[in-house]
Amino acid sequence: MNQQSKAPRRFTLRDLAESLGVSKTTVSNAFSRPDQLSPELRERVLEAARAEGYAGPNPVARMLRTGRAGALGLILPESLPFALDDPTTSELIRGIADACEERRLGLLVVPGAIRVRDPRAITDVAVDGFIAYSLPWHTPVLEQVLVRGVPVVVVDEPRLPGVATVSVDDPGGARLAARHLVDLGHRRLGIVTLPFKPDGYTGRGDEARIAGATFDVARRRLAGYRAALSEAGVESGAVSVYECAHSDEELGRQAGRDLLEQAAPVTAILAMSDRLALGVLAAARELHVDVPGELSVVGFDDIAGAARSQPSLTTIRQPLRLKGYAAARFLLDAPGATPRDLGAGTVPVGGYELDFPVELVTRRSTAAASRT
Amino acid sequence: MNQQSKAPRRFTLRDLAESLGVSKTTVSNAFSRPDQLSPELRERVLEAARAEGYAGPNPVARMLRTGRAGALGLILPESLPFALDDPTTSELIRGIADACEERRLGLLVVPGAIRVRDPRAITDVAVDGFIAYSLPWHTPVLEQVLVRGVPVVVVDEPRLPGVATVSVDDPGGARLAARHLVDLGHRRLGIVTLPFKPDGYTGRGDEARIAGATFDVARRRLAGYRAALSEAGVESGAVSVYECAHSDEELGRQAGRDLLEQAAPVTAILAMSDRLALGVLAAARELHVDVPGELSVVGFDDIAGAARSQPSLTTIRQPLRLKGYAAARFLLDAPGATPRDLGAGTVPVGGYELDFPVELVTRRSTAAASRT
DNA sequence: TGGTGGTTCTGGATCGATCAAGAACAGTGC
DNA sequence: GCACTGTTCTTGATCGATCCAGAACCACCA
Repeated sequence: MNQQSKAPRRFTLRDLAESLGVSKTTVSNAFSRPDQLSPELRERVLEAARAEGYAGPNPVARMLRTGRAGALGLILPESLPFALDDPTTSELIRGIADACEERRLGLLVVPGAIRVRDPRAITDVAVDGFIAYSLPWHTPVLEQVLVRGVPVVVVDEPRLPGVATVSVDDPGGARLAARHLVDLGHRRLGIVTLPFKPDGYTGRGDEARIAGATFDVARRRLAGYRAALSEAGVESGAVSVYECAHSDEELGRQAGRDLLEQAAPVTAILAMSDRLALGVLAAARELHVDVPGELSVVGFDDIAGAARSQPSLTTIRQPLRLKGYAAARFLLDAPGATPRDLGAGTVPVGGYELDFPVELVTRRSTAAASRT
Repeated sequence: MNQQSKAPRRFTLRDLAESLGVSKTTVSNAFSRPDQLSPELRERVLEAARAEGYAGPNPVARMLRTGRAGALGLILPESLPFALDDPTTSELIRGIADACEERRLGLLVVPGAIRVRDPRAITDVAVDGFIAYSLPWHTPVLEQVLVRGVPVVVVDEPRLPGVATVSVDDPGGARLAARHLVDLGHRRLGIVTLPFKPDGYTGRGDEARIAGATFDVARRRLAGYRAALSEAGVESGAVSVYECAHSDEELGRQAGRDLLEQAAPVTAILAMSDRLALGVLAAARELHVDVPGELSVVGFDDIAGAARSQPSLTTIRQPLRLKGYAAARFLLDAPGATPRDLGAGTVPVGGYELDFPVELVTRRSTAAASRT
């Protein structure tokens, strides 16, 4: 048995060239650069390819030579099923997909970045650049990207010096939300936060945790809330903080119950996401607390469900889809360069950070404080 | 100026080997096969790599050599934003993602297969195999995959001889649905269908279109409905068919209005998807037609929203997530082989086709026919 | 002394394409 | 007849790794 190898060696471009008596370059050109050879010869090559069952150049070999992978990598903090459940994340993905389709690029999802420590999740993957979404500081997978030197754009967090970041004005948005409530006369407030650390903790806010926060968004939004409140003269003792491990309705409901059942219940709640706010509304319903009569609630994000809730949710609108689109465009057009207008209207630019503005959307979940 | 090339040539594994005075193989082993060299040398290599800023082997070069891409391709009929809007598709993606995460593989999305004719969408992409979802016959992108000889698993459609297909018992499910209605005494029925062709047509069913259908799912479900109805002696003239270009609530609503406003309105509607059925419920609400009092509605899929609708929807449950999981596992474990048990319970297997069973879920949207 | 076995490391071929430089040839204008 | 410009095609190097076969070395035992 002189069987050299089990697989009989694939039919390659070289084989096709030989069987036709032309050079490899010619065959390559027939597929990839039609203007470099006569139409007749090209047709002859393509015909022979069809006959031999050769379906065109191997993409990996081409990538190696050209250096382009034809795909964008998307690094998600949690698993993909989780991302699909979250309106914020899926809206962001829509924006990224918009840009990818414009450029005819694939989108390669690398999920579970918070959990996965294996660098091979990154090193094994062929992409032209990564978009990293909502990660805490010191995420191994992200650090792997950074050291590998592949172009990256971070969306939202972490804010790293020298790394392009697309985000929104979190502190400003938080200020708007808090300001709205104090303007309505609220003085006993609760804050329901996104996680400060990726350790799964849910419960009363703890100043030590807050000080050691590794999620920038929670940190920045909290800072915004607190700035507005202290400007309005609200003593910080009157503000309870409840931290949720994830942005979902169930944890928001838990937080809402906690804040409403405490000794001196709050008259208004600031939630760092709409999903959390929706959970707070559910808690209020359960406890027969009228919104907005007895309780005002402000969310953050303005997801589709915010306008449809009972009552509809006052919230801070951020351009989620545009954020995704801008991040992808920025990655594709200006790898390593400074941000600039992305054809998406006027965009505030500061160094490597591109923060979209946010706005307060007033709906039915907020009203003037009744009991003082 | 003796500047040979603009880019100063990347620092590669070979450079690291030379600067250390060891062979390339040794460096390669340090990264990829730790048991092939002494721990001391390995540490020395890794340390030098860190010092030089070398972040490990280039994934593309590795792929070329090893032949594995570390990612699965997912071919979607429409754009990704569209897929994310559709509970059926996103549930399928969840299942695929489950399998990918188990195997630590990336998921590369190739969207817009119906529209995109450019074969480069496929040829430019490095994956170990494709999952093609819900495509019509003669989709160029899919044919490109087939001729390229990359492993493929089709989910739902098209059913192609010799190509592994993961799907459900569509005709059986449709029979169950229709049977349920005739058992309840309904004799004047309407059918709201998924598209028969990818040409964007929405409107009354046309036998010519049906005969020339290129979407297998619509064809097979319709066949199932009709089989059950004719068995029950319902004259086909009493059954109006309305075709929708997409599976969404708005088109379902249009279809519902059409069927309810016709001269001899129907007493029951079979919808080929839950989203369409939900649209029919909306139409009934608008027209003040009571469901299930005056109209019974049966959907297909059992998406999450089916149980939550007003009234809750009787439907045919299919294991969407499992279907995605099974397709991915099949692709990974048995490329080119015949299907087999996938660790997901007993699964009916027939040649290259793996059809999961479906079941009727009876809820509040169906009741006995009142007016005869 | 020499044979055997086990580590540890190396050299060179190889994966399948693209690309730069140049050869061959035809056509054009003077 | 010559230089010049294009077009068309080819040669050989290159992208950056992995992998196979074997060299070198050490230890052990007969």
